[in-house]
Amino acid sequence: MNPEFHTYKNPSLAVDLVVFGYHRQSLSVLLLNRKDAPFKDGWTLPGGFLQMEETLQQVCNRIMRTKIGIENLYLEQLYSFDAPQRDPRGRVISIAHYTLINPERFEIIAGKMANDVQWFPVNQIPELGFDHTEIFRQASQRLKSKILYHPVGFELLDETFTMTELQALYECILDISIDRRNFRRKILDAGFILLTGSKREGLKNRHPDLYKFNKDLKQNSFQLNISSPQ
Amino acid sequence: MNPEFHTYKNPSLAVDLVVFGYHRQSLSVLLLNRKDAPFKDGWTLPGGFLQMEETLQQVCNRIMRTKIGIENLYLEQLYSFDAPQRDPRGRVISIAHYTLINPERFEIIAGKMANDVQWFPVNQIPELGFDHTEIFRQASQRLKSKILYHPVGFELLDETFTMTELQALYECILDISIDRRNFRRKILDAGFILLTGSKREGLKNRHPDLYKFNKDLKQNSFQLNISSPQ
DNA sequence: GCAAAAGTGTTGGCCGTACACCCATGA
DNA sequence: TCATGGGTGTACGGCCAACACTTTTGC
Repeated sequence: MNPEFHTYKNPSLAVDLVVFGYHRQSLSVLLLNRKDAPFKDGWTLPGGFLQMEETLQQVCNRIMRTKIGIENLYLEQLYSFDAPQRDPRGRVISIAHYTLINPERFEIIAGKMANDVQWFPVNQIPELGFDHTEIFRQASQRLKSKILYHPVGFELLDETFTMTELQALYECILDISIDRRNFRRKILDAGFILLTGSKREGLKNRHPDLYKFNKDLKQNSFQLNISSPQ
Repeated sequence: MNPEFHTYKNPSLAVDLVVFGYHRQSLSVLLLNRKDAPFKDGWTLPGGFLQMEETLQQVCNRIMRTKIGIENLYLEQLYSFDAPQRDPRGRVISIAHYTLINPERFEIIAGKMANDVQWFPVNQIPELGFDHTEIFRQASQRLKSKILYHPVGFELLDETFTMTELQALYECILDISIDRRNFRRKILDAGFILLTGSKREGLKNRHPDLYKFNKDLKQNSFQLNISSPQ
C-alpha cells in the first residue's frame, strides 16, 4: 500500500437525506427531532455517518431502515456540503441525497421513534439545524427540474392513478397551476404512462381513466414544457 | 464533543478534477501520467486528498496550483464516486469537480511536471485509471447541459471574441453544427454578451465585431434552444 | 472584380396556449 | 335534470428553423 495512504486524519463523511413524500395532494418532507446536542429539540434532516465498507446507497438505506422503517427507495445524489463549521462537533462533510416515497405504502415506524419523526409540508418547513435548510432548498430545486425530464411520479403515486392525480402532483412540485387539457396532451406525448383500461370507481362524477407508468420504457428521458396559464 | 464522534475509521476523501481547456477550436482535458502504482505510467485525472481543514474548493485550487500552476478557476462540483473497489489502495470516496480554463492565459508548468501533464482532445481520451473514464464522461455531459443555461464561455474564451468564435465553442462542446444566423439571434436574445464597439483586425475578410461577456448581468441564467440543422 | 466571411432580414410551418364542447356520473 | 369533473377537439399566434441578400475585406 502506498505509504502516503491513510497517514493523515480524514474529515468524517456523513449522508443527509431529504425524504419527499406525497400524500393527499401535498408534498412533505420527513424531519427528525433531535434528542441530543447540538440542536437538541430542534428539527433536522435524517442523516448518518458512512461506515468503512458502506456505499452511499447503503448508508441511505440504513438510515431509512432504522429511522423510518423502509428502504429500497428512489435515491438521487444531490450535492456535497463541506463548510468547515457546518457541524459544531467537528469536521463533517455531508453528501446529501434525496428520496421519493409514497407514505401510504409504508407505515412510518410507530414505535419509540414515533415522536421523533414527522412530515412537514414543504411550504411549512421550520428552521433546521446544521446547514439543512440549504440542503432542503437545493433538493426542492433539483426535484423541480428533474420532474420535467424524468418520470418522477413512479415513486410518489399508487400503482394506478388518474390524469388529474398526476397533474396535481406536477402542480404541487412545480408550485404552479397547469391547464388540464394541455397537461394531458404533453404527458401523453412524453409517452411514459399507459392506459390500464379500467377506471376509478366510487366518485361522484364521471369515472376517470386509470393510468400506469410504462416500466418497459426504453427512453427514460423527455422534455416537458410545462407552464402556467397567463 | 459527542462520544460517538470520530470513533470509527472513515473512508479517505479525495477530489478528482476534470480540467477542460479550449484552444484552437478544440476542447481538451488535462490528464496526468502517473509515476507510481496503481496505474503506473497510465493516464488519470489530476486529484488529491482532502486535508482536515480544507474546503473542497481549496483542495481543487491546491491541486491546480501544484500540478498545473494555476488556480482561482471556474469550479463546479460534479458528483461523488463511492464504489468500494474504485481505488485499489483502499477505500476512497472521490468528490469529482470540473473546471474550465483558457490555456492561453496560463502557461502549464514547464518544469519537472512537463512530461506528466498533457492535454487530450475530448474525442481522443485514452483509457483512464480508477473510474476516471466514467467521471470524465459525466463531466462532459454536465458541461453540455450547463452551457445551455449558463454563460460558460466566460472562462474559455479571451476577453473579447467574435460571434463566430463563440459559435465554434458551442459547436465544439455540444458536438453539433449550428446555423450561423439563428445562433446569433439566440445568443443576443439571451443577453449575456455585449458589443465592444471594436472589430477584430488582420483577417482576410470582413472584420467581425468583437463582443465581451456582460459581467454586470443580474440574471445569470437563461434557456438556449440550440439544435442542429435538419 | 472576386472570393470568403460577416452582418441583416424574411417567411413558412409547427407547436403550444387558450379555450369550447360534449360525456358520464351521483344525487 | 343539474352540477361537477373528465375526455376530446380546435384555432389563433408566436416563435424558430431555414434560407437570401447585402456588406466588407484581402488579393
